[in-house]
Amino acid sequence: MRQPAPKPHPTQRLEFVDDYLAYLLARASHLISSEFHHEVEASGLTVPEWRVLASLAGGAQRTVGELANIVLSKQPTVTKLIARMHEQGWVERSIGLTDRRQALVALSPVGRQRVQALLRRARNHEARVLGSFGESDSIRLKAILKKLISLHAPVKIATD
Amino acid sequence: MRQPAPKPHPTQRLEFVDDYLAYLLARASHLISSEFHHEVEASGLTVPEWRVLASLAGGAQRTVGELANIVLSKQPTVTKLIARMHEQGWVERSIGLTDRRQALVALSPVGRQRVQALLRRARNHEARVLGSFGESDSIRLKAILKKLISLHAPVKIATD
DNA sequence: GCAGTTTATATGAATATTCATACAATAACA
DNA sequence: TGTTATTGTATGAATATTCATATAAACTGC
Repeated sequence: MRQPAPKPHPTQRLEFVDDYLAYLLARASHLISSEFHHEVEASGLTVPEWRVLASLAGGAQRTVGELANIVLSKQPTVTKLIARMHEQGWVERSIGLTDRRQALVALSPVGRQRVQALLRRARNHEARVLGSFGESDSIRLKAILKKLISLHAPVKIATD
Repeated sequence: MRQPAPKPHPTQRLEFVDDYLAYLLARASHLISSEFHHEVEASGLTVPEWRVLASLAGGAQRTVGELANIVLSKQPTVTKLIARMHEQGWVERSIGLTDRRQALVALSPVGRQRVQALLRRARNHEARVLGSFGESDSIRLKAILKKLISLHAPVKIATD
């Protein structure tokens, strides 16, 4: 150790990442999510668990593959996650009616109850975030994100 | 297995997550990033490695803690990541001048060279994404994200 | 119906991340 | 100064994620 030292780093330099869309999205996502994740953990759930419960809260059954896509993880990760959640009694599993390979997942009554309070908290948190943000920017942001998502949604190829 | 089946799930239901800001951000971030991550992996880097290199590409030295904040991971993760990258010869380490606990990290010549091509590819990818998106929405999106980030940037408390 | 192919999930081994904590250096202040 | 508290990084154990692959069910074209 002990280099000539590339440069006595300026406190504020304009870095590539500071204007790079992928990074701005990642950072914004991380900031907003991790604020709420304190509440998730306080309620005794992990973040992936919360995501699964939230995505099932509408009452739908979903396959493991669909859930993997929704919670932005790989299928083996979700298989194991669901196994843990099933042990906890938060979700119920059944076999696909038309395709018996599919593992259908749905909320259990316990899971439904568990997610209710968090959904309210999530809505409150979102309201706080957007509130300090102005209505027009709020609406714009969501609209633009939805547009971005639909433009880049994998048609059916999706590796992930 | 074999439940009464909560409901024959509708193909398209309006789920909570479909309009939830934190999720829209996470999904957009994931979509855009993972498109580019194919190029990152093709160049023999992992995603966290790419993030570190990109954040050092401006020439600055950064402490492990700063890097952890930038690449959105925990400090022990980054300590180990930097150790691997140092073994590869992509980064150089030195000891903080004013605070000898700090581990300062900077690009090595090899690392600098390695990141150049990817930076170009990243800019191209971003241009493609934003190109198909319209100029005004592009500008708006970045501006709004920056505003969101600065509004929620941890003052100094940051757990993560 | 039956080989060959594709698709959905599960599983074990390899890898990465994280938590808890240790250690070292600095800061605060009596 | 000499404590005591705080901060930055490292490290080992526990945990989670991922890759590669196995298995089983469903399709495809004869």
